[in-house]
Amino acid sequence: MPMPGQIGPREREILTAIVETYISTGEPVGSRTLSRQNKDGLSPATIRNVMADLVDGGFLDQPHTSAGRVPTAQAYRYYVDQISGKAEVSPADQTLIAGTLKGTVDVQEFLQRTSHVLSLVSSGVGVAIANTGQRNALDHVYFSRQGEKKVLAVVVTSSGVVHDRMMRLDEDLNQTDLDTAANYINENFRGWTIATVKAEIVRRVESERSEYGRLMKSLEELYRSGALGADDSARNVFVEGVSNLVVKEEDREHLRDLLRTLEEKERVAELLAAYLDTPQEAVRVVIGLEKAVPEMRNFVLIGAPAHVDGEVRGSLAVIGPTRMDYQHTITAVSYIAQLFDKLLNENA
Amino acid sequence: MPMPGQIGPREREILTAIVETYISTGEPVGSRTLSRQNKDGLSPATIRNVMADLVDGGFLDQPHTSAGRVPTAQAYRYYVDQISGKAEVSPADQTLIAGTLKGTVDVQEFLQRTSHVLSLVSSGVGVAIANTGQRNALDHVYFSRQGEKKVLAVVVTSSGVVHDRMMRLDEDLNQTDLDTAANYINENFRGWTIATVKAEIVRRVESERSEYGRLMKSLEELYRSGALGADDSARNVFVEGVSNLVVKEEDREHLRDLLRTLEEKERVAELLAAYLDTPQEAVRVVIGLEKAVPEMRNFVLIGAPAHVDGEVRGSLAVIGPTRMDYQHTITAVSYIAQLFDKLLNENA
DNA sequence: CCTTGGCACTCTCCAGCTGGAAGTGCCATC
DNA sequence: GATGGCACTTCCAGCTGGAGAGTGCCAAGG
Repeated sequence: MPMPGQIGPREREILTAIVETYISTGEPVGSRTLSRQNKDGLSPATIRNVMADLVDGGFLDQPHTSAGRVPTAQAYRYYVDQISGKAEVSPADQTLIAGTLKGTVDVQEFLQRTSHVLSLVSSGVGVAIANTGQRNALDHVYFSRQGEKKVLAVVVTSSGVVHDRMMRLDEDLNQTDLDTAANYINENFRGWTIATVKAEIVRRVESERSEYGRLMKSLEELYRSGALGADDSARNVFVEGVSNLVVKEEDREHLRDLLRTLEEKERVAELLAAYLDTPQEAVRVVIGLEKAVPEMRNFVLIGAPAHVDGEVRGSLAVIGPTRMDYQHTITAVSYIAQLFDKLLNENA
Repeated sequence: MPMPGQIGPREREILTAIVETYISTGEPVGSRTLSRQNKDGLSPATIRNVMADLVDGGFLDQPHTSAGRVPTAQAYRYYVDQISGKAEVSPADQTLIAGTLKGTVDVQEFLQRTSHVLSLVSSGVGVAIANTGQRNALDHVYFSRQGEKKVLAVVVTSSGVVHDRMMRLDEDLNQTDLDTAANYINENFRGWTIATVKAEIVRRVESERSEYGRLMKSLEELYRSGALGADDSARNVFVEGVSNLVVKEEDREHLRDLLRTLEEKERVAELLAAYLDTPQEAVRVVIGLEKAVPEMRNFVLIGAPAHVDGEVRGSLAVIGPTRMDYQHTITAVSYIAQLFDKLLNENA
């Protein structure tokens, strides 16, 4: 309904006031309350008129005829767009964040601390993930024989992520074989993405079987046992602060589903991928989260991807209730995302 | 109060019935209910007499004068002692557990899957930890130069646990220096505990400074940057199934504290250490958990340590409400503990 | 035309009351 | 020692009425 004056300064001011009041109190906002806190002493009646318009425009809801108004998803969307880019990260947050992340070079540790600090500053759930496997470039590998048919594979990627994996082989290989294989891979494939390396190994094993018998046999064996980039996704997803979800209201059933979902690292990774796998640098605020995860109705995702050479290599986000301090959280996420980007590019 | 007949067969039967009924319903148990389900058709009045005795003995509580009876911690203790060792792990559980853990050789992966499967079979929180650092024996280390003043250290212990750690040095070392240092450590200290290795390095650096200048300098540098056994404890604590704690009853405040505690991996590790650092093999059932962690009143720990050569190297446990299926959980924990022991000793 | 005060109306929330259900303790009896 | 009976206690669900908050609409004023 395109009503005239809907986005006028008066409406914006009132809508903003309603959203902010609702965020801080959690109670439906009435015209009287609003009139009292509003500097330009408008009377409750006037405000009621505006509020009626906003209801028509889809910005407000009424739980029942005689309760105050509650912001809709559309209102939050509008609110967030209004305030975005308005503030700097507070000195207190800056100190906290810098202090927590200082000295971390290891990406996994950075992710863990990031998820922690995100949950602290936002009072929501902090999530940090690194994209693994497919698009990561290989730096080098080690193989180390740990016993009969048992091999430890350590894969280091160019972004500094270390994957280690203990494997059991179908056939035994001695340390010399392993070193030869590792050298071969390191010399031939450094800088390739893991996925390409895997494909190329398969190709070469096929085509050169007769020539390099022993080496190729080792490679095949190692490949088959999953030495390269097995599914480590769960290890690179860090979720902290779920206890922040326990607030009053919200029924138990719902809360349990939510916690269960957050325990499934793969689903969290998917969620972030769905919204943050973009070439843009900006912080994204996703408000209708129930489209992706039904149990997350009334939740919001505030996140940002981190890039290396324009490719998404990781992402971090806060998942919290719609009633959250957007300003504060957005600036914090943005700040940490910059640090993350810097760390990745430094290591690259 | 040493009343005669308190532990007679009649009392035991009734107490057991009360505990089991309470576990399954969660409601205070009344004499009438009990009389109806009890095969030896005792009348409610008789049962009331026995119940009065059990209250005197400290086994039962009454929320208020006219509610049924509720088991005390002492009753659970008695109940658990009665049933312990009575059952085998069910075929269904055995299949589930074996299926989940099959093929894991890597200890971290084993721990993660263990905590997961524990939470599944018990409907509680599954916890699995490996003791790291101090008492772990060194198998070997790698150092790998990742850039200026940046080194990746990989420490493999005799139990198969891999610690990797990216570090920033104060002074740059080239790869040759690093290899020399790694070789030195591997040749001299294989089989020593990490703590001893660290102490010995400090000692040798002090006493032999003049002789091996370059090598010792590298070692000192690596030692100072924390290349060996930095505090990785959080990475070796796996907690899953917290969503199972969200059941009705229990106020939010309490629930939040509980979740928060379980998110602090160090505290979880301490809790397990406090109760499971024993040379015994048996499964332990700890009922008064609020002594160690106040917010865990009404919770129970069912856990077992895993040993290598009589030393505790890890532990696993279920943390759940007092109202849980003890029989089931105890047998499952015991079964998995055996697998864990086997894995550790195989790797040793 | 926008703003404002007034007023009747709606809906929720809470306190207080009530009847019924569940359970107990005790006593007399078998 | 076990049982049936009975009076007593306590909790709980459901109902009720009044207070409070907020609305919609209308008529009057700038």
